[in-house]
Amino acid sequence: MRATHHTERMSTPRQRYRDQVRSEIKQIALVQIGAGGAAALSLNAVAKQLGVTGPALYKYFRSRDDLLTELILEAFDDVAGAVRAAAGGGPPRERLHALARAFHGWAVANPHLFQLLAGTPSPGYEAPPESMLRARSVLGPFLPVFAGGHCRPGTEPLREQMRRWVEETPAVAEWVRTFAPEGDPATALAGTVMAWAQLQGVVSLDVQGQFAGLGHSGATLLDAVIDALADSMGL
Amino acid sequence: MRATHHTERMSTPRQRYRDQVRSEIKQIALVQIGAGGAAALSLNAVAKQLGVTGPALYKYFRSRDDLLTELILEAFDDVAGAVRAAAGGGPPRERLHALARAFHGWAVANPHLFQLLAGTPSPGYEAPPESMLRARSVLGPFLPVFAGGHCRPGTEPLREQMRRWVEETPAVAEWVRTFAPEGDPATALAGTVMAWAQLQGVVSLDVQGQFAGLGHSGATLLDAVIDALADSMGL
DNA sequence: CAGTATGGTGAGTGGCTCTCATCGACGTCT
DNA sequence: AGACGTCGATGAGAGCCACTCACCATACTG
Repeated sequence: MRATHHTERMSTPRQRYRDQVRSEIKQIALVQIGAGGAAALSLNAVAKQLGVTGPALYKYFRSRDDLLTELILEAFDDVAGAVRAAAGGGPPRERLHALARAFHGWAVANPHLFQLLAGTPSPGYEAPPESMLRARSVLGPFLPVFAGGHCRPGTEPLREQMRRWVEETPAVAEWVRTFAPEGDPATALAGTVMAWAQLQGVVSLDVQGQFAGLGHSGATLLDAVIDALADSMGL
Repeated sequence: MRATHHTERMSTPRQRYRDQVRSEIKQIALVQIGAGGAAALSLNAVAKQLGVTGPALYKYFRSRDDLLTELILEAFDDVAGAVRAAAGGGPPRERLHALARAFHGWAVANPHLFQLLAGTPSPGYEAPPESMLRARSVLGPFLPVFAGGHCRPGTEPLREQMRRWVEETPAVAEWVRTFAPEGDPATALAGTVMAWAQLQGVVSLDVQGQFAGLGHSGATLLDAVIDALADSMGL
């Protein structure tokens, strides 16, 4: 039963204290993740740093995975904001580069957060369905950039697949309509998904320091790859 | 049940027994990783399944990370073999597609192994320098495909960066010369690195089931992306 | 056949997530 | 103002984990 169901006040002192502690926990957890990755997040360590014992945290988060999930959703919002802030006017090619650089920049600034979004953090971890929605809001600004493009022959099968996807999934149609009301939805989706894969690839390699010797510049590779995509989509 | 009657080689029975047990451990570990990812690998569980107690494994592997490292190196060899087997003749575009599909196919067949190579398995894990050599042998077959291509203007900065890399790092020059003795090394490297990023991106998304709704066909996306790259490199 | 290197064990350390009963303190309601 | 009840915090503990160490028995080796 709900405790105080006749007083649905937004912020009782208890509630505000609770929110405060929850946010402090998340903040400390973010520092830990930033230092050693998601696997290094220890509730005991967070509790110690917060000045309480371990079990106390379970009053605020049902489990370690719960905390992780909340951080992941916040990270999605964070990167979505960074990408949205880079969405502007101008020629499509420049807009695409700006979006891509925004994503890449966010990822190299928060490498462990990126890995949180990209990789499977825990063995039995299951991403909540919400995360897919958040991912869509990250990719949304890419849609209008490609809405005016066209697919080369080699991209036609992908476009066809996107066409079927948007037909069979109303939520996807809605999503595309929100960000790119004009142009061909299938083309916009094809370009966006390709861009998504490119970003994922370049940023993964960059963040994991895989080309530590290549003159350490993932930005150059990103520009090259995105430029090739822009060519391919006729932007 | 072991037949140690006859010693044919210079390996003593002890040594052969040791190798046998080591290989059994690795095999069980691979099954566990295949079931739950690298984080789910438990030496205790491996020991139990092998019929011994936990500490016994430390006679064969110095630590969990040591075992993991050895599995990673073997996985590199595995995927390198798969890619090498797909290297054939014909037009460069078809050869590129064949290589890319081989890599993608290996990854979707061994998703957890791919994540072992791509992601950072443990918090404090440091990849041994050998892994970079193995990665090069995976990417080697891509080099000759791009050796005959040329870079578009948008790829020139990347090519310039590759040129400097190959100049400053003799091992890289040697690597390129081995796989692509003809053509411009910088161009070959630029194309290969771009292909590497593309593969990493598409396969990451595919393996993690990120587009479970897109008609679940990472192959279509892969083809589209690789085709765009082939266009961009003039194959 | 004696010596010894090697593999295996049990006990133990310190860490982790997470549960549970209990205690105390604080906000809430009468 | 006082009593109530909820919530936060605790210590103890279960059940994992990786890893160390002293010790023992076996089986290869000279």
